[in-house]
Amino acid sequence: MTPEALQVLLVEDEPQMRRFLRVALEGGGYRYLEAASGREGLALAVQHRPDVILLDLGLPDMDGLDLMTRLREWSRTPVIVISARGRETDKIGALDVGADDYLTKPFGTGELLARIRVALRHADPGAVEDPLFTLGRWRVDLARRQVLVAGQEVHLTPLEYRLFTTLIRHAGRVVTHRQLLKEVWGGVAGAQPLYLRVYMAQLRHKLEEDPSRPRYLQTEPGVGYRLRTED
Amino acid sequence: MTPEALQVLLVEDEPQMRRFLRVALEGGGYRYLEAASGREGLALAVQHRPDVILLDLGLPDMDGLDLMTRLREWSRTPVIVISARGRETDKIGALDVGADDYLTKPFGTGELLARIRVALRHADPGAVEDPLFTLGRWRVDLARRQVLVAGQEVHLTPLEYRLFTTLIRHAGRVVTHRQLLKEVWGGVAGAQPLYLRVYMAQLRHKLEEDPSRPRYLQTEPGVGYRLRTED
DNA sequence: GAACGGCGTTAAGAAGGCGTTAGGAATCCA
DNA sequence: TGGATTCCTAACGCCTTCTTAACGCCGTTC
Repeated sequence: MTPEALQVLLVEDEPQMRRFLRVALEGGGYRYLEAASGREGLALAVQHRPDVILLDLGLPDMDGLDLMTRLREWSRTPVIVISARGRETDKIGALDVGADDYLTKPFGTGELLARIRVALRHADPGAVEDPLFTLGRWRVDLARRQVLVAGQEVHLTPLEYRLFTTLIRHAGRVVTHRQLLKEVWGGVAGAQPLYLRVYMAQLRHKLEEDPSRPRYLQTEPGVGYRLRTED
Repeated sequence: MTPEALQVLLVEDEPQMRRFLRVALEGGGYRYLEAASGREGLALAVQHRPDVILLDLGLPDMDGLDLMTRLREWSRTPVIVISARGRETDKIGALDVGADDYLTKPFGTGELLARIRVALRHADPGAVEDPLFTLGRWRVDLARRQVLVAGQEVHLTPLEYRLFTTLIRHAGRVVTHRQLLKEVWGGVAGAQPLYLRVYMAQLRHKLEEDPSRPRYLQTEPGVGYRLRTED
């Protein structure tokens, strides 16, 4: 196996399925990497940056869709879902949170390999996988969930981090109160604009040089907030 | 249906299937284009440059794989194959000559639409630039909710912004007092023409070079206001 | 030439949105 | 089970924004 061989990460808890796929993938000329749980899968994705990810939705420790969402926060690596669930809503849900294909068990190895080739074809050739967002003295490593301000690591709570990355994802444009509440608090009933005020204040204190005169985390009165990018 | 709606080309010889898919696609908000033969399909693809192509492999006049090959000589438009043939070799063949996905009949419309969304997502990873409205030294990015005058960002309050964008939307044409009040103040009782005078003055101060002699934000006495476009 | 109506301008009060702080509840981890 | 972290909630004061009124300018009309 040459070191240039493309690498496939398989996230699957059933040992039998892992064995089967390992043979198929190595037979197809790919380097092979496996994880038996969602947590391990995410870690390996961060560590090895595989070229394709095969993901079983029925994992023991976390929901497959959550894993997709977490992954898509920083990576556009093609994901092919392989699942025993053939219900249409499962497929739609997975595809809409960022999966690139959905294969229902059982399937043939030939088709799997062909769909992997399609996924590789789609992978943005020019785009160097760069999960780094930088702005002023800030450096955010989306893959490691690490935020540095002037080289110093700053700890953000889960909600602070989600609010921050939501603004990053829409950098430069206004994000409305409604949209922020939906994306950060997940459409939970009772999410109030008051939350945003509190958490924006906390973010400013942790990230801005002069929290009372924010340079990047800007308020758009009556509308929402915006992460200002300099141009 | 807005003229910006994405367009789907369906190449399918069975009338019954065409009817079914037409309903599904138009229900999904796409513009719809159909061809009953491979020859016609290629011609329409050249002519209309659809955003996605749905291709049935079982065509009367030419083999679906040949069509794929011919198409890929000049176009990378995403192609989703829909076929009654579920044999693995068919799938592999289609995917390897350039198809982006392969759906076996019968399938649900929800899944089809989800796979179309995936195909569209793949189509342009190169970020699309925001549509800009420019006029003189003004540059308005509606998506970012940002207004630049001579390169300098200018802050507008919610009402100012709504008034301004309403005029932009009808650029060049007169917008009556009544219409402006309705679109900006939302039909709230008590909205007076006085409001317009106040807010037009504020807009002129923020945007015009000589607010007392406005170049673009013009008054149409007794009727309304107009955003003058030059030419 | 004086009265009138439409418009622009300015300013001030009112209303609502926003930032800030802190304390208690809930959750997580050891 | 205990401690620490994180989240929710309320209270308060400030600041932006909206509304409203007053006044001056200009052109038209009688």
